[in-house]
This record gives sequence, structure tokens and C-alpha cells, in this order.
Amino acid sequence: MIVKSEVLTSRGRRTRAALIQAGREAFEEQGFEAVRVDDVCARAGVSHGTFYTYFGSREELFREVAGTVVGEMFAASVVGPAAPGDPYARIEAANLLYLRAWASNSRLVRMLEQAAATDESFRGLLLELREVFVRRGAEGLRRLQEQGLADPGLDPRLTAVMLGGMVEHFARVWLDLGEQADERTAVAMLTTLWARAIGLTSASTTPVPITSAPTAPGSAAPAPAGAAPAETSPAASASTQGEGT
Amino acid sequence: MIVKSEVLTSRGRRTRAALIQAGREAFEEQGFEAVRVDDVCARAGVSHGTFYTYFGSREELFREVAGTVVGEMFAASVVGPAAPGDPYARIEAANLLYLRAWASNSRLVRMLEQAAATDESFRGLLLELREVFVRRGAEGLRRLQEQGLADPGLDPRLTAVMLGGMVEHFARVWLDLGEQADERTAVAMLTTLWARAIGLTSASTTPVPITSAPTAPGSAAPAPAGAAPAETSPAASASTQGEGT
Amino acid sequence: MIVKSEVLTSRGRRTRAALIQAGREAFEEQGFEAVRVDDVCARAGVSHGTFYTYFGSREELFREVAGTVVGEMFAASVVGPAAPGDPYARIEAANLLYLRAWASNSRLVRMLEQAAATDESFRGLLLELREVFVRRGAEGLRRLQEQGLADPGLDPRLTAVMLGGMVEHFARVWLDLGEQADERTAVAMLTTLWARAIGLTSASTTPVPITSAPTAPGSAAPAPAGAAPAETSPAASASTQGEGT
Amino acid sequence: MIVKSEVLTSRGRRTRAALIQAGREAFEEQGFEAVRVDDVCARAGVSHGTFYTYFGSREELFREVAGTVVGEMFAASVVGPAAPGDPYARIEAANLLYLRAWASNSRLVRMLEQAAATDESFRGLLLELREVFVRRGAEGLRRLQEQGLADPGLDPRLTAVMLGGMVEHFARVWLDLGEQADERTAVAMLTTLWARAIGLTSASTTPVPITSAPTAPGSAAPAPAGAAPAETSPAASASTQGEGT
DNA sequence: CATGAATGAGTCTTCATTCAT
DNA sequence: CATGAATGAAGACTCATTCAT
Repeated sequence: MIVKSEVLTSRGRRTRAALIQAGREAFEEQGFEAVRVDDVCARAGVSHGTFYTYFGSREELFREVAGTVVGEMFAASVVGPAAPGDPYARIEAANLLYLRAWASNSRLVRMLEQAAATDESFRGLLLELREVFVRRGAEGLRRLQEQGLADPGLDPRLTAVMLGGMVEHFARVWLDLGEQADERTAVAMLTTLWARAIGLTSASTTPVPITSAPTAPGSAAPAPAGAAPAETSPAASASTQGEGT
Repeated sequence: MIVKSEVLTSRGRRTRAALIQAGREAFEEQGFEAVRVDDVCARAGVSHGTFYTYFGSREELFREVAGTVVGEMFAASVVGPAAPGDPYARIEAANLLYLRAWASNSRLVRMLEQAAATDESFRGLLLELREVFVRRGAEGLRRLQEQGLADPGLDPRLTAVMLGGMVEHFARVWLDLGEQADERTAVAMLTTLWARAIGLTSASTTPVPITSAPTAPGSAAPAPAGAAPAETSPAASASTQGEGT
Repeated sequence: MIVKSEVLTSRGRRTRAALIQAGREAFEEQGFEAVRVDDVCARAGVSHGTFYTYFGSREELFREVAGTVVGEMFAASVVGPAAPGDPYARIEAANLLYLRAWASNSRLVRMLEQAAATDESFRGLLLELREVFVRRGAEGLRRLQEQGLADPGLDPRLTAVMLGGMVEHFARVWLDLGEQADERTAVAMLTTLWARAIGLTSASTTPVPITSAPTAPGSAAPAPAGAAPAETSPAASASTQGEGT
Repeated sequence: MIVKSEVLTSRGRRTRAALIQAGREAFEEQGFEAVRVDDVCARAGVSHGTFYTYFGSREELFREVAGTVVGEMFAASVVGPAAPGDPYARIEAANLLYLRAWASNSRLVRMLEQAAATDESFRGLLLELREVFVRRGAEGLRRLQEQGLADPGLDPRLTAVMLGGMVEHFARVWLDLGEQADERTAVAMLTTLWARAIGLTSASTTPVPITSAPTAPGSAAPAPAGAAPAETSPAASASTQGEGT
């Protein structure tokens, strides 16, 4: 008899939470297919019979775990209202959160992709997750376009899909395949590429020289002499991502 | 008892090839974990006993299939020597091949990623695959930088990782998650974003206005009035990808 | 810890009765083996723990349910003292009750048979149940024989086993296998067969022509010329079944 | 992979047969629900994995066993063309076969009834089995009616259902509940009751006194003096059962 | 080389029963 | 008395792999 969380006593709630936590760890370490129900139970310190008190199957547990993770990713990626006013800095802040969100859950997201290949509902969850990020990106770009700070000819959604994908994909390559880079460098680089790609025109006075790759940690990216003035002032686009939620 | 292809009679070679082909189809349709040795045998029209004459395990078959696919991707992505001289057009040509290569093998690549999570040798194969594309991209960028056509401040490798990831990721989102876009639009868009991100300065006379998103099929991207002349002529970077192999 | 009904508070008595009722329904609907303790508890609206306050096992509950049903069957099959004096009519009345008793409990009786195959005590209960009906039938036949109304050469017990079995079996076929027949027709037919089988000679004036089967609706069953008059007046045999209890 | 018998090698055929035989014994001894797949495998001397090479589940094995048994019952109950010409004797012969057929398979038939309660296909098999016997009985009765030897007013089918049920049910009570009787007595008794119930009028010279119950072993049913001539010549009813198949 | 029967380790899942609260 | 969480024995079923023919 599978017990819904609303009906549980505190003891039950604890056990259920332990199973979810154990499951999350197991999925992250071993991958979806490799996780055995008994592994999860052993981690959680309960008998396998108990597992079925709370979840009907491994899939059901994964659904729960995935839901939790997706929720966390939504929450973690919101750029607070106290975001910097400088567009470029806001893009940078958003990218940092974006990168971290995907990086810290990269294994589970991959699992979700696996599961999505088979199970329609997981596919739905995955689409929903991506959609949130895509919408934020598109919305940010649209605002910059309205303000005349970004190329008005770009399709906001498609651009967001592509540039967001760049960040997401880098998170994966970085974390899972061990591409060498420190976080600051990576974020600076992603931000530069992003800003340029959308034709960001600075509205502020902060110059970001086109010819410099601010990859070095703390690199202030000094403007090289040859930088075209019009391009040296990136402004925010996706920086406003978080504000749309 | 496992027979390598070198020692095979022609009958054996045929059987082996049939198993590989059947395995490829099965992996693509069902996913790595879901494929049963018997499925493959049934597709290939041989008995399960026969499978073990040629492969020691499902993993071994997958290794073979993956190797084949990776080889095809290498081959398919080479921009021929007859590539257009216009840098922008060359980037575009490379992106088209790049997109197609990943798109047409997206399921198997994902499988490879799954397998890589567990098996070190698959991880190696995957790294190798990515490395080829990364090197091509980095090499292309380096040349453009040397020619003064791209921002010399960008780290070639990291840039290639990121922008290449953008293409690869879009292939996946496009194919697997059903993001709507036609190929021409997608390639045009990817190329525009890529060219701008590297600060491509056209050396040619072909103007590509920064303010236009050449997303429409066949969009010649007419230059809007306000486009800065200096920015309207993108040149190739990754267009040279294939030449580096 | 199992609480017998004598020691129960009224609350306990109610809970116990609810479990028995729920069990009866469950056994009838699902069959012995398919019934889960939890099913019963859910029906009765109590938690599974509570079940074991009253019954030590599913078998124990079934024992209780079976006992109840057997008791009801005993009670329901008693032909009241107001039974008609006409032997044929009394057989008919008895057959009606007999048919109904077995029909309305057919599933539980079958369950009892299942259980009897394994459990000796259920076997005893089943034997007891049949014995009651057999004794009534045998007793009735013996009386008719003594009155010279039935063939004195028939072994009363064996005859009762066989003819009683005919009724019981028909109840099962009728109910469980959907043999088409309306109750009146069935009872009339069973009675005719029964009466003739025992060579019932009517002591009354009610003639029932041997050649007519009053079964088919409208079947007037015209008496064939050769029908011996002596056989046209069936008298009661099993009609006195109920009187023996 | 479940192998159909047509495709089997002789070794496979032997294994399959061994499993069916083992299953039959197990079902007879333990009852459907109590049989474990491993029990059957142990009896057949194969590993449990092998079981699933031939049958998809316990149910499937039972289906096979039940089919075999039903086939045997059909075959065993056919009254050969060398049946006696005397109607009474033919009924007797048919009843003997009938009783033996049901008696020797009583446990499996009960199992089939259990299974029929749940599984529609088993219900079908059971109906088919009963239908064969019912048709034979009805056909036999119809012929007797046409010959003027049996009460023409009786509905053949319903009569056959009821009297056939008498035999079937007795087989069960006799075998499973240990009702005491030797086979000859039982058959003689069943035949007497059957013959009388249908108002069998002898066309032959063999007198079967209505007043005698030939229950005694070897009872040749000596014709009592008082037997009406018209009744002394029993004719066949169910005796012709086997001829209709 | 090909076949396919046989094997059994490995998992999932059910459910009767116990027991602390 | 009632509750419901926890337990673990028991069984079904899968499938990679071996091997005799």
C-alpha cells in the first residue's frame, strides 16, 4: 500500500525522505539502470519491503527524485531582484547560476534524459525544465531588443535555445568529461560569447573589449586598443532571466 | 572462441556484419540497457549461440557499433577542400555538417554517454569523438585570429568547446526534444551566433548585417540600414574545421 | 492477543462483525486465494493491524465466514411444518429451497471445497454441510418407501447423495457457468426427474403425468398414450427433507 | 523465449513433456495455487530457467495440462461402436465411462473450475468440456424419444445437464469426499436413477424392474414379478453418447 | 560455424505478520 | 483497542552465458 506524503506520520515522513535522499545519491552515483531497489534500501537503512510502502517501483522513486531536483534547479537559477544593473554583469550572474544549476545536477539530468527516451512523463518533465530556462533567456533577450541593446533581428526563442544550450552543454562537458576550466574563467567566457552573439550594445559605461577573453580568473578584461567602441559595452540580455519567473 | 574479423570466412564476415547492423538498429531504437542479446540475434536472423561466436558480450558489440558510428561521424564532418573561400560561408558549411553528424547519430551518442558513465573505455571513445570536433574548431579559430579576422583574445580551445557544444546541444534538443526549426534556419542562426561570438571580422565583401537574424529559410539576411559596415562581413572560423583532421 | 467475541466490548463486537462481513464479500468476489488481508481491512474500514486483534490469519477469518454461511444454508433449507401434504409438491418445495441455498452461496461453497483440499478442518465442515442435506434426503426417501410410495429397493443414502448432487450441481452450473434456465422451469424439471428416479407413486390425487416435463415454458408435455397411470402421481420424497433437522 | 512444440528438437520435446507431466502431478497433488514453478521444475529435473523456455507462466503450463486432460476425457468417454444394443446396458456403459472420466480427473477438473472463476479462457475450456458431455447426453435422449422409448416431454438439453451433473457430482463426492461405494454399485445406481428419470421404456426383452435398485455389486437387476411388461425393456439414452462424437 | 536447450545468478515484488506508539 | 510502519520470507521472472550436438 503506497502511502502519500500527506497521510504520513512523522516517522513515515522521515522514512520516505530517507528513501528519496538515498535514491538521489544512488542515482547520481550509479545511473538509473544500475540502481537496485535494495541498494537504495540499504542506504536508507530500511528493509526492501519498506520501500514498497512508499513507492511502487524504482521508476516512481526516480520520478520523485527528479521532481525534487527540477524544483531545486528552478529555485537556484532565479536571479534575485538585487541583480546588478549593468546588463553584462547581469548576464554574467545569470550564467553563473545557470552553469551551477546544471553542473550540480548534471548526472541526474542525464538520467532524466535517459528516462525520457522511454517514459513519456519523464520527457514531459525534461521539456518543462528546459522550457523554464529557455523562456527566461528569450524574455531577457526580448527586453534588450526593446531597449535597443541587442540585435532586434534575432528570434528570441531560438537564440535562447542555442545559447542556453551552450551553457548547459558546457556544464556537462566540464563536469562529466573533465574539460579543464575554472568556474570564473568559464563563466566569463560564456558571458562574452553570449553577449557578442546577441550583438549586445552597452548602454552603460562599462567597457568590455571585444578582443579580450576574460578567461583568466578575475580578468577584468582590459579593453584592447583596437576594440570597436560600439562593441565594447556589452549590456544585459539573459541577465534578466531570473526576473521573469 | 570469439572470432575476429580478420580470421573469418566470408560467411562469418557476413554474419558478423549482420549482427553489428542489427545491434546498431536495436541500440538506436531501444537504448543500450533495453537491448537484449536475443533481440539483436533475432534481427540478424541468427541464434543466440551464434552471437557469442563473434562477441563476448553486449558491451563488446556496442563497442563495435560505437566505433563504427564515431568513424562515420568523423568522415561525415570533414569539410571538403572545395569549401567556399568566404569565411562565413565556410563556417556555415561546417555547421551544417556538424549539425547533421550529431543529429543523425544523436541516439547512439547519447547511448555512448550513458555507457561512458560506467565504462572507462567508452568514456575514452567519447572524449576522442569530441576532441576531434574541438580541435577542428580551435584550429579554425586560431587561423582566423592569425589572419586578424577574429578576436585574438579568445582562448581557441575553450571557445571551440563552447560553441561546438552549442551546435551539438542544439542537435539533441532539435531531434530528441522536438524543438521546432527547419534545418536551414537552424544552421543560419547557429552560424550567425558563432560568427558574432568570435568577433568575426569579414575579410570578404559579403555583408552579413548584424541586425538581421537569417532565420528564415533561404534568408539572405538583408542588411538593415543601421548595421555598422565593419560588422557586416562575417568571415569563417569553424569553417576550417574539416581541414584540420 | 486474539479476542474472542465473548470478551468483546460493543465496539469490538462491531469491528469483528465488520471484518466478517467484509471477508464474506471479499471471498465471494475474489476467491479464497486472491483475497488479501488488506482488502478485507479496507472494506471493513480498519487498519491491517486491527485484523490481527480478532483473527490469527486469513484462514481463521474464512473459517468464521464459512461457518456463518453453512449455518445460513442449514436454516434456509428447512421446509417448514406448513409444507404441503402432497408429496410431489413437497419435493418441489424442498428442491426450490435446496437450489436457492446452494445457488446463493455457490461461490463460497466452492471456496470451501478449495480449502478442503488442503485443510482438514474445512474438509470436515464441508462434509458436515453435505451430510445434513444427504440425511434429509435419505430420511424423506425412507419415509416414502415405508409408505409404499417409493421404490423400496433403493438405498436411501446413496440415492440422496446422487439426486441431491444433481440439484447441487445444477445450482453450480446454472449460476457459475451460465446455463440458461429460469428458476421455475429448473425446479419443476429437477422435481420431475427426482420423483421419477425414486419411482414415486402418488398417494394423492394429484396426477402428474410421467410423460410430461413441465419444464419448458408452454411445453404442455402431452401424455403419451403408453404412460402407465400408476406412474403419473409422483409423491414426495425429499419433500420431507426439512422435517428431519 | 517460449518455444512452440512444432519447432522443438527431440530433446526439447522430451523436456517439455516432462514439464507437463510434472505439472500435472503437482497440480493434482497440491492444487493450482499451491504449486510453485520450482516444484514443477524439481519434479521434472530441470532448472527453473528451463521452465520459462517452454512456458511463460504457471498459468500457461496449466492451460497445457488442462488441455491434455480435457482431451483425454473426451477420448475416454467415447462409447465404442461395439456398444451393447440394449438401451439400458448402453446407458450403463456410458455412465461407467462417464464416472471414470470425471473421477480420474476430478482434482484437475476442480482446479479448472477454480481457474475459470478468474480466467476467461479457462472458463471457455470448462464450458467446452461440459458441453461435449451435455450434447452426448441430450443427443442420446433425443433418439430415445424419437424411438418412443423415453418421455418426449423432457427437454433434452436440460435433462442432460441435470442427469449428467448427477454423475459428475457423484464422481466428485465419491472421490474427493470419500463417500463409500464401490464402482459397480455406483454405476448401477446411477443408471437406474437415470433410466427412470427419463421414463425409459424398454424396447428390448431385458426387464429392469422399476421397484428394484440394482445397487448390490453384480446385481443383474433381476426382474421382479410385478414389473410391468411395458417397462421391462429399457432402451438406450445416454448409451449412445459416444456415438455422436 | 550454427544451433538452441539448459543454466542459475540476480532482481523485483507481494503480503502475512509483528510491534511500538 | 486501533493504528500503520516495518519486516523479511517466499516466489516469479529475466537474461547473459555455456555447451553438447
